[in-house]
Amino acid sequence: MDKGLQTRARILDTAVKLASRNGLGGLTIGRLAEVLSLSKAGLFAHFGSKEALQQAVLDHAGSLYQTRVIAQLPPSASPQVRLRQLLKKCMDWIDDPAFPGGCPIMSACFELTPEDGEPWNNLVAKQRHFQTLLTGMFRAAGAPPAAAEQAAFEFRSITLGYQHSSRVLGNPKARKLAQHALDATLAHAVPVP
Amino acid sequence: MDKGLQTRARILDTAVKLASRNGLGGLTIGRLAEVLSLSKAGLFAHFGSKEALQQAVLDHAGSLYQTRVIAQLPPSASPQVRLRQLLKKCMDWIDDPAFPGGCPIMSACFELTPEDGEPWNNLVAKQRHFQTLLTGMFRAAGAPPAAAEQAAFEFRSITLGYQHSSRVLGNPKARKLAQHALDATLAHAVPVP
DNA sequence: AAATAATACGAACGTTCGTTTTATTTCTAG
DNA sequence: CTAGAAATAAAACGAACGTTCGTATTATTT
Repeated sequence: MDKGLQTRARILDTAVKLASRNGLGGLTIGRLAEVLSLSKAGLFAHFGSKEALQQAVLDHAGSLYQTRVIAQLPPSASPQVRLRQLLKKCMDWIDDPAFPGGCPIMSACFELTPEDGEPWNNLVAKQRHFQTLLTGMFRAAGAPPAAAEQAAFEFRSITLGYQHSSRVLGNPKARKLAQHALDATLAHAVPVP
Repeated sequence: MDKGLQTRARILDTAVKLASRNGLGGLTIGRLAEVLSLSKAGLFAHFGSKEALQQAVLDHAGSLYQTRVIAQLPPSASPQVRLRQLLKKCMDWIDDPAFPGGCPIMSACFELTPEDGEPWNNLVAKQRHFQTLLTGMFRAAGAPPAAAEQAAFEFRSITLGYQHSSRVLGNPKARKLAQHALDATLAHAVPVP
Protein backbone atom coordinates (compact mmCIF):
# COMPACT_ATOMS: atom_id res chain seq x y z
CA MET A 1 0.00 0.00 0.00
CA ASP A 2 1.13 3.50 -0.79
CA LYS A 3 2.62 5.48 2.04
CA GLY A 4 0.25 8.25 1.14
CA LEU A 5 -2.83 6.11 1.44
CA GLN A 6 -1.64 4.81 4.79
CA THR A 7 -1.33 8.26 6.31
CA ARG A 8 -4.54 9.33 4.64
CA ALA A 9 -6.30 6.45 6.38
CA ARG A 10 -4.63 7.34 9.67
CA ILE A 11 -5.76 10.94 9.25
CA LEU A 12 -9.34 9.94 8.50
CA ASP A 13 -9.59 7.62 11.48
CA THR A 14 -8.68 10.44 13.80
CA ALA A 15 -10.70 12.97 11.84
CA VAL A 16 -13.87 10.90 12.24
CA LYS A 17 -13.24 10.75 15.95
CA LEU A 18 -12.71 14.50 16.19
CA ALA A 19 -15.76 15.14 14.02
CA SER A 20 -17.80 13.02 16.39
CA ARG A 21 -16.76 15.27 19.26
CA ASN A 22 -16.94 18.68 17.63
CA GLY A 23 -18.94 18.20 14.45
CA LEU A 24 -17.76 18.58 10.90
CA GLY A 25 -17.65 22.34 11.27
CA GLY A 26 -15.72 22.11 14.51
CA LEU A 27 -13.18 19.83 12.91
CA THR A 28 -10.05 21.87 12.48
CA ILE A 29 -7.02 21.19 10.33
CA GLY A 30 -4.69 22.64 12.92
CA ARG A 31 -5.93 20.50 15.77
CA LEU A 32 -6.11 17.43 13.58
CA ALA A 33 -2.50 17.91 12.53
CA GLU A 34 -1.48 18.48 16.12
CA VAL A 35 -3.13 15.29 17.36
CA LEU A 36 -1.45 13.31 14.57
CA SER A 37 1.93 15.03 14.94
CA LEU A 38 1.77 16.18 11.36
CA SER A 39 2.28 19.61 9.94
CA LYS A 40 -0.79 21.54 8.93
CA ALA A 41 0.48 21.86 5.37
CA GLY A 42 1.41 18.22 5.03
CA LEU A 43 -2.01 17.15 6.20
CA PHE A 44 -3.75 19.74 4.08
CA ALA A 45 -2.00 18.48 0.94
CA HIS A 46 -3.86 15.18 1.24
CA PHE A 47 -7.20 16.82 0.61
CA GLY A 48 -6.66 20.22 -0.97
CA SER A 49 -9.46 21.97 0.87
CA LYS A 50 -11.43 21.86 4.07
CA GLU A 51 -14.57 20.93 2.20
CA ALA A 52 -12.82 18.00 0.55
CA LEU A 53 -11.62 16.88 3.96
CA GLN A 54 -15.17 17.03 5.28
CA GLN A 55 -16.40 14.93 2.40
CA ALA A 56 -13.62 12.44 2.92
CA VAL A 57 -14.57 12.22 6.58
CA LEU A 58 -18.20 11.56 5.69
CA ASP A 59 -17.15 8.93 3.16
CA HIS A 60 -14.86 7.28 5.67
CA ALA A 61 -17.56 7.23 8.32
CA GLY A 62 -19.92 5.73 5.75
CA SER A 63 -17.56 2.94 4.84
CA LEU A 64 -16.86 2.22 8.51
CA TYR A 65 -20.62 1.99 8.98
CA GLN A 66 -20.89 -0.36 6.05
CA THR A 67 -18.32 -2.79 7.42
CA ARG A 68 -19.08 -2.52 11.12
CA VAL A 69 -22.87 -2.48 10.94
CA ILE A 70 -24.35 -3.55 7.63
CA ALA A 71 -21.85 -6.27 6.83
CA GLN A 72 -22.22 -7.77 10.30
CA LEU A 73 -25.78 -8.94 9.77
CA PRO A 74 -26.20 -12.72 9.68
CA PRO A 75 -26.83 -13.31 5.97
CA SER A 76 -29.08 -16.31 6.26
CA ALA A 77 -31.11 -15.36 9.31
CA SER A 78 -34.77 -14.49 9.03
CA PRO A 79 -35.62 -10.89 8.08
CA GLN A 80 -37.04 -10.21 11.54
CA VAL A 81 -33.89 -11.45 13.21
CA ARG A 82 -31.80 -9.40 10.80
CA LEU A 83 -33.76 -6.27 11.66
CA ARG A 84 -33.34 -6.84 15.36
CA GLN A 85 -29.64 -7.45 14.84
CA LEU A 86 -29.42 -4.30 12.76
CA LEU A 87 -30.82 -2.24 15.62
CA LYS A 88 -28.39 -3.85 18.02
CA LYS A 89 -25.45 -3.15 15.73
CA CYS A 90 -26.64 0.41 15.23
CA MET A 91 -26.68 0.95 18.98
CA ASP A 92 -23.24 -0.62 19.35
CA TRP A 93 -22.06 1.72 16.63
CA ILE A 94 -23.54 4.73 18.42
CA ASP A 95 -21.88 3.60 21.66
CA ASP A 96 -18.51 2.95 20.02
CA PRO A 97 -15.78 4.56 22.13
CA ALA A 98 -14.21 5.72 18.88
CA PHE A 99 -17.14 8.13 18.66
CA PRO A 100 -16.99 10.18 21.83
CA GLY A 101 -19.77 12.43 20.51
CA GLY A 102 -21.97 9.70 19.07
CA CYS A 103 -22.52 8.67 15.49
CA PRO A 104 -20.81 11.29 13.33
CA ILE A 105 -23.22 10.72 10.45
CA MET A 106 -26.21 11.40 12.69
CA SER A 107 -24.53 14.54 13.95
CA ALA A 108 -23.90 15.64 10.39
CA CYS A 109 -27.61 15.19 9.64
CA PHE A 110 -28.42 17.82 12.23
CA GLU A 111 -25.45 20.04 11.45
CA LEU A 112 -25.34 20.38 7.68
CA THR A 113 -27.88 22.23 5.55
CA PRO A 114 -28.44 22.47 1.80
CA GLU A 115 -26.19 25.53 1.85
CA ASP A 116 -23.24 23.28 2.61
CA GLY A 117 -23.24 22.16 -1.00
CA GLU A 118 -21.53 18.94 -1.93
CA PRO A 119 -21.07 17.50 1.56
CA TRP A 120 -24.81 17.94 2.08
CA ASN A 121 -25.69 16.27 -1.22
CA ASN A 122 -23.31 13.46 -0.41
CA LEU A 123 -24.94 12.98 2.99
CA VAL A 124 -28.48 13.07 1.63
CA ALA A 125 -27.69 10.50 -1.03
CA LYS A 126 -26.28 8.12 1.55
CA GLN A 127 -29.18 8.61 3.93
CA ARG A 128 -31.67 7.92 1.17
CA HIS A 129 -29.76 4.83 0.17
CA PHE A 130 -29.87 3.50 3.71
CA GLN A 131 -33.56 4.29 4.00
CA THR A 132 -34.22 2.30 0.83
CA LEU A 133 -32.24 -0.59 2.24
CA LEU A 134 -34.26 -0.42 5.45
CA THR A 135 -37.55 -0.40 3.59
CA GLY A 136 -36.39 -3.41 1.60
CA MET A 137 -35.64 -5.31 4.78
CA PHE A 138 -39.13 -4.72 6.12
CA ARG A 139 -40.59 -5.83 2.81
CA ALA A 140 -38.47 -8.96 3.01
CA ALA A 141 -39.99 -9.50 6.43
CA GLY A 142 -43.40 -9.56 4.82
CA ALA A 143 -44.59 -5.99 5.21
CA PRO A 144 -46.69 -4.49 2.41
CA PRO A 145 -45.03 -1.51 0.65
CA ALA A 146 -46.77 1.25 2.62
CA ALA A 147 -46.24 -0.52 5.91
CA ALA A 148 -42.59 -1.10 5.09
CA GLU A 149 -42.08 2.59 4.44
CA GLN A 150 -43.81 3.39 7.72
CA ALA A 151 -41.70 0.84 9.57
CA ALA A 152 -38.49 2.18 8.05
CA PHE A 153 -39.41 5.64 9.29
CA GLU A 154 -39.99 4.24 12.74
CA PHE A 155 -36.71 2.32 12.71
CA ARG A 156 -34.80 5.44 11.87
CA SER A 157 -36.67 7.34 14.54
CA ILE A 158 -35.75 4.70 17.07
CA THR A 159 -32.04 4.95 16.34
CA LEU A 160 -32.20 8.74 16.63
CA GLY A 161 -34.18 8.38 19.82
CA TYR A 162 -31.63 5.95 21.19
CA GLN A 163 -28.74 8.34 20.77
CA HIS A 164 -30.80 11.10 22.36
CA SER A 165 -31.99 9.00 25.28
CA SER A 166 -28.62 7.46 25.93
CA ARG A 167 -26.30 10.42 25.42
CA VAL A 168 -28.44 13.44 26.28
CA LEU A 169 -30.85 12.11 28.89
CA GLY A 170 -28.29 9.61 30.15
CA ASN A 171 -31.03 7.01 30.45
CA PRO A 172 -29.59 3.57 31.30
CA LYS A 173 -32.77 1.94 30.00
CA ALA A 174 -32.31 3.42 26.54
CA ARG A 175 -31.45 0.08 24.94
CA LYS A 176 -34.49 -1.67 26.31
CA LEU A 177 -36.71 1.22 25.27
CA ALA A 178 -35.37 1.06 21.74
CA GLN A 179 -35.73 -2.70 21.51
CA HIS A 180 -39.32 -2.63 22.74
CA ALA A 181 -40.10 0.12 20.28
CA LEU A 182 -38.80 -2.06 17.47
CA ASP A 183 -40.90 -4.96 18.73
CA ALA A 184 -43.97 -2.77 18.41
CA THR A 185 -42.97 -1.61 14.96
CA LEU A 186 -42.43 -5.15 13.78
CA ALA A 187 -45.70 -6.27 15.33
CA HIS A 188 -47.85 -3.91 13.36
CA ALA A 189 -45.79 -3.77 10.17
CA VAL A 190 -45.70 -7.49 9.50
CA PRO A 191 -49.02 -9.33 9.10
CA VAL A 192 -49.51 -12.03 11.68
CA PRO A 193 -48.04 -15.32 10.44
CA MET B 1 -38.65 48.38 28.90
CA ASP B 2 -34.96 49.16 29.07
CA LYS B 3 -33.31 49.93 25.81
CA GLY B 4 -30.74 47.32 26.70
CA LEU B 5 -33.26 44.54 27.14
CA GLN B 6 -34.87 45.47 23.85
CA THR B 7 -31.65 45.11 21.92
CA ARG B 8 -30.81 41.99 23.84
CA ALA B 9 -34.11 40.48 22.73
CA ARG B 10 -33.49 41.57 19.16
CA ILE B 11 -30.05 40.03 19.30
CA LEU B 12 -31.37 36.73 20.62
CA ASP B 13 -34.10 36.45 18.01
CA THR B 14 -31.52 36.69 15.26
CA ALA B 15 -29.03 34.57 17.15
CA VAL B 16 -31.49 31.70 17.44
CA LYS B 17 -32.08 31.90 13.72
CA LEU B 18 -28.36 31.88 12.97
CA ALA B 19 -27.81 29.04 15.43
CA SER B 20 -30.45 27.04 13.62
CA ARG B 21 -28.50 27.43 10.40
CA ASN B 22 -24.96 26.98 11.62
CA GLY B 23 -25.25 25.43 15.05
CA LEU B 24 -24.25 26.96 18.36
CA GLY B 25 -20.60 26.50 17.50
CA GLY B 26 -21.02 28.06 14.10
CA LEU B 27 -22.75 31.05 15.62
CA THR B 28 -20.29 33.88 15.43
CA ILE B 29 -20.29 37.22 17.20
CA GLY B 30 -18.90 39.00 14.17
CA ARG B 31 -21.55 37.74 11.79
CA LEU B 32 -24.31 38.26 14.33
CA ALA B 33 -23.25 41.88 14.81
CA GLU B 34 -23.03 42.37 11.08
CA VAL B 35 -26.53 41.05 10.44
CA LEU B 36 -27.91 43.31 13.19
CA SER B 37 -25.84 46.34 12.16
CA LEU B 38 -24.22 46.42 15.56
CA SER B 39 -20.60 46.64 16.50
CA LYS B 40 -18.95 43.46 17.67
CA ALA B 41 -17.99 45.06 20.97
CA GLY B 42 -21.42 46.55 21.57
CA LEU B 43 -23.07 43.22 21.05
CA PHE B 44 -20.45 41.41 23.06
CA ALA B 45 -21.06 43.69 26.05
CA HIS B 46 -24.56 42.28 26.39
CA PHE B 47 -23.27 38.83 27.29
CA GLY B 48 -19.65 39.06 28.37
CA SER B 49 -18.55 35.84 26.75
CA LYS B 50 -19.34 33.53 23.89
CA GLU B 51 -20.40 30.77 26.26
CA ALA B 52 -22.84 33.14 27.98
CA LEU B 53 -24.23 34.05 24.59
CA GLN B 54 -24.70 30.38 23.74
CA GLN B 55 -26.54 29.80 26.98
CA ALA B 56 -28.72 32.83 26.39
CA VAL B 57 -29.53 31.49 22.93
CA LEU B 58 -30.50 28.11 24.36
CA ASP B 59 -32.61 29.80 27.03
CA HIS B 60 -34.29 31.98 24.47
CA ALA B 61 -35.03 29.01 22.22
CA GLY B 62 -36.43 27.19 25.22
CA SER B 63 -38.78 30.00 26.14
CA LEU B 64 -39.89 30.35 22.53
CA TYR B 65 -40.63 26.63 22.59
CA GLN B 66 -42.59 27.02 25.78
CA THR B 67 -44.85 29.71 24.39
CA ARG B 68 -45.16 28.48 20.82
CA VAL B 69 -45.55 24.76 21.49
CA ILE B 70 -46.35 23.83 25.07
CA ALA B 71 -48.62 26.77 25.84
CA GLN B 72 -50.61 26.19 22.65
CA LEU B 73 -52.10 22.90 23.79
CA PRO B 74 -55.85 23.00 24.40
CA PRO B 75 -56.02 22.89 28.20
CA SER B 76 -59.27 21.06 28.57
CA ALA B 77 -58.94 18.56 25.74
CA SER B 78 -58.50 14.87 26.41
CA PRO B 79 -54.93 13.67 27.03
CA GLN B 80 -54.90 11.77 23.73
CA VAL B 81 -55.97 14.85 21.80
CA ARG B 82 -53.40 16.92 23.65
CA LEU B 83 -50.66 14.47 22.72
CA ARG B 84 -51.66 14.51 19.07
CA GLN B 85 -51.77 18.29 19.15
CA LEU B 86 -48.36 18.34 20.79
CA LEU B 87 -46.89 16.35 17.93
CA LYS B 88 -48.50 18.67 15.41
CA LYS B 89 -47.17 21.74 17.20
CA CYS B 90 -43.73 20.14 17.43
CA MET B 91 -43.72 19.60 13.69
CA ASP B 92 -44.91 23.15 13.05
CA TRP B 93 -42.11 24.32 15.29
CA ILE B 94 -39.57 22.26 13.36
CA ASP B 95 -40.90 23.64 10.09
CA ASP B 96 -40.93 27.25 11.32
CA PRO B 97 -39.31 29.48 8.70
CA ALA B 98 -37.54 31.25 11.55
CA PHE B 99 -35.48 28.06 11.87
CA PRO B 100 -33.88 27.55 8.49
CA GLY B 101 -31.82 24.70 9.91
CA GLY B 102 -34.57 23.04 11.92
CA CYS B 103 -35.16 23.07 15.65
CA PRO B 104 -32.10 24.67 17.24
CA ILE B 105 -32.54 22.71 20.46
CA MET B 106 -32.54 19.41 18.58
CA SER B 107 -29.42 20.49 16.73
CA ALA B 108 -27.79 21.38 20.02
CA CYS B 109 -28.57 17.88 21.32
CA PHE B 110 -26.42 16.43 18.56
CA GLU B 111 -23.79 19.14 18.67
CA LEU B 112 -22.93 19.62 22.31
CA THR B 113 -21.12 17.15 24.53
CA PRO B 114 -20.44 17.02 28.27
CA GLU B 115 -17.19 18.82 27.55
CA ASP B 116 -19.14 21.93 26.67
CA GLY B 117 -19.77 22.51 30.35
CA GLU B 118 -22.60 24.74 31.45
CA PRO B 119 -24.43 24.96 28.12
CA TRP B 120 -24.52 21.17 28.04
CA ASN B 121 -25.81 20.91 31.61
CA ASN B 122 -28.42 23.53 30.85
CA LEU B 123 -29.53 21.59 27.77
CA VAL B 124 -29.67 18.25 29.56
CA ALA B 125 -31.74 19.69 32.39
CA LYS B 126 -34.27 21.09 29.95
CA GLN B 127 -34.45 17.90 27.94
CA ARG B 128 -35.05 15.86 31.07
CA HIS B 129 -37.73 18.29 32.16
CA PHE B 130 -39.52 17.94 28.85
CA GLN B 131 -39.22 14.17 28.96
CA THR B 132 -40.83 14.15 32.40
CA LEU B 133 -43.63 16.33 31.10
CA LEU B 134 -44.13 13.93 28.20
CA THR B 135 -44.24 10.91 30.46
CA GLY B 136 -46.80 12.68 32.61
CA MET B 137 -49.01 13.30 29.61
CA PHE B 138 -49.01 9.62 28.70
CA ARG B 139 -49.85 8.72 32.28
CA ALA B 140 -52.68 11.21 32.18
CA ALA B 141 -53.87 9.38 29.07
CA GLY B 142 -54.09 6.22 31.14
CA ALA B 143 -50.76 4.53 30.48
CA PRO B 144 -49.16 2.60 33.34
CA PRO B 145 -45.81 4.04 34.49
CA ALA B 146 -43.56 1.72 32.47
CA ALA B 147 -45.69 2.09 29.37
CA ALA B 148 -45.72 5.87 29.74
CA GLU B 149 -41.94 5.94 29.87
CA GLN B 150 -41.81 3.74 26.79
CA ALA B 151 -44.31 5.93 24.98
CA ALA B 152 -42.42 9.10 25.90
CA PHE B 153 -39.29 7.59 24.38
CA GLU B 154 -41.20 6.80 21.23
CA PHE B 155 -42.71 10.28 21.06
CA ARG B 156 -39.30 11.84 21.25
CA SER B 157 -38.01 9.43 18.64
CA ILE B 158 -40.84 10.38 16.34
CA THR B 159 -40.06 14.09 16.54
CA LEU B 160 -36.40 13.40 15.83
CA GLY B 161 -37.41 11.11 12.99
CA TYR B 162 -39.69 13.78 11.59
CA GLN B 163 -36.94 16.37 11.32
CA HIS B 164 -34.69 13.78 9.71
CA SER B 165 -37.28 12.53 7.26
CA SER B 166 -38.48 15.98 6.34
CA ARG B 167 -35.23 17.92 6.18
CA VAL B 168 -32.65 15.31 5.25
CA LEU B 169 -34.59 12.81 3.18
CA GLY B 170 -36.93 15.50 1.89
CA ASN B 171 -39.83 13.12 2.28
CA PRO B 172 -43.16 14.88 1.65
CA LYS B 173 -44.96 12.14 3.55
CA ALA B 174 -42.99 12.81 6.72
CA ARG B 175 -45.95 14.29 8.58
CA LYS B 176 -48.21 11.37 7.83
CA LEU B 177 -45.50 8.92 8.83
CA ALA B 178 -45.00 10.69 12.15
CA GLN B 179 -48.72 10.87 12.87
CA HIS B 180 -49.23 7.18 12.13
CA ALA B 181 -46.29 6.32 14.33
CA LEU B 182 -47.89 8.25 17.18
CA ASP B 183 -51.17 6.41 16.57
CA ALA B 184 -49.33 3.14 17.03
CA THR B 185 -47.59 4.38 20.15
CA LEU B 186 -50.87 5.52 21.68
CA ALA B 187 -52.56 2.28 20.70
CA HIS B 188 -50.24 0.07 22.65
CA ALA B 189 -49.41 2.45 25.49
CA VAL B 190 -52.96 3.10 26.59
CA PRO B 191 -55.07 0.11 27.67
CA VAL B 192 -58.15 -0.38 25.54
CA PRO B 193 -61.04 1.62 26.98
C1' DA C 1 22.69 3.91 -8.40
C1' DA C 2 20.52 7.58 -10.52
C1' DA C 3 16.37 9.83 -11.66
C1' DT C 4 11.87 10.95 -10.49
C1' DA C 5 7.77 11.24 -8.19
C1' DA C 6 5.35 11.38 -3.86
C1' DT C 7 5.07 13.14 0.68
C1' DA C 8 5.98 16.16 4.47
C1' DC C 9 7.81 20.32 6.29
C1' DG C 10 8.34 25.37 8.06
C1' DA C 11 7.16 29.87 7.27
C1' DA C 12 4.13 33.16 5.99
C1' DC C 13 -0.25 34.94 3.83
C1' DG C 14 -4.69 37.43 4.75
C1' DT C 15 -8.87 36.71 7.43
C1' DT C 16 -11.70 35.93 11.25
C1' DC C 17 -12.19 34.44 15.82
C1' DG C 18 -13.28 35.99 20.93
C1' DT C 19 -11.94 39.50 23.90
C1' DT C 20 -10.14 43.96 26.05
C1' DT C 21 -9.49 48.80 26.36
C1' DT C 22 -10.74 53.35 25.58
C1' DA C 23 -13.92 56.71 23.82
C1' DT C 24 -18.36 58.43 22.46
C1' DT C 25 -22.97 58.50 22.10
C1' DT C 26 -27.68 57.87 24.06
C1' DC C 27 -30.81 57.39 27.61
C1' DT C 28 -32.66 58.46 32.19
C1' DA C 29 -33.32 60.44 36.91
C1' DG C 30 -33.18 64.30 39.78
C1' DC D 1 -31.70 70.87 31.88
C1' DT D 2 -28.15 68.72 33.31
C1' DA D 3 -25.18 65.16 35.67
C1' DG D 4 -24.40 60.43 35.76
C1' DA D 5 -25.28 55.92 34.16
C1' DA D 6 -26.06 52.75 30.51
C1' DA D 7 -25.36 51.42 25.92
C1' DT D 8 -22.83 51.44 21.82
C1' DA D 9 -18.86 52.26 18.95
C1' DA D 10 -13.97 52.34 17.38
C1' DA D 11 -9.66 50.37 17.50
C1' DA D 12 -6.62 47.00 18.62
C1' DC D 13 -5.03 42.40 20.82
C1' DG D 14 -3.14 37.61 20.38
C1' DA D 15 -4.64 33.31 18.71
C1' DA D 16 -6.34 30.27 15.41
C1' DC D 17 -8.39 29.69 11.01
C1' DG D 18 -7.75 27.81 5.91
C1' DT D 19 -4.49 28.28 2.40
C1' DT D 20 -0.17 28.93 -0.48
C1' DC D 21 4.65 28.74 -1.32
C1' DG D 22 9.20 26.91 -1.83
C1' DT D 23 12.06 23.39 -0.06
C1' DA D 24 13.61 19.27 2.10
C1' DT D 25 12.93 14.47 2.76
C1' DT D 26 11.49 10.25 1.77
C1' DA D 27 9.65 6.28 -1.63
C1' DT D 28 9.35 4.40 -5.86
C1' DT D 29 10.72 3.59 -10.40
C1' DT D 30 14.15 3.35 -13.99
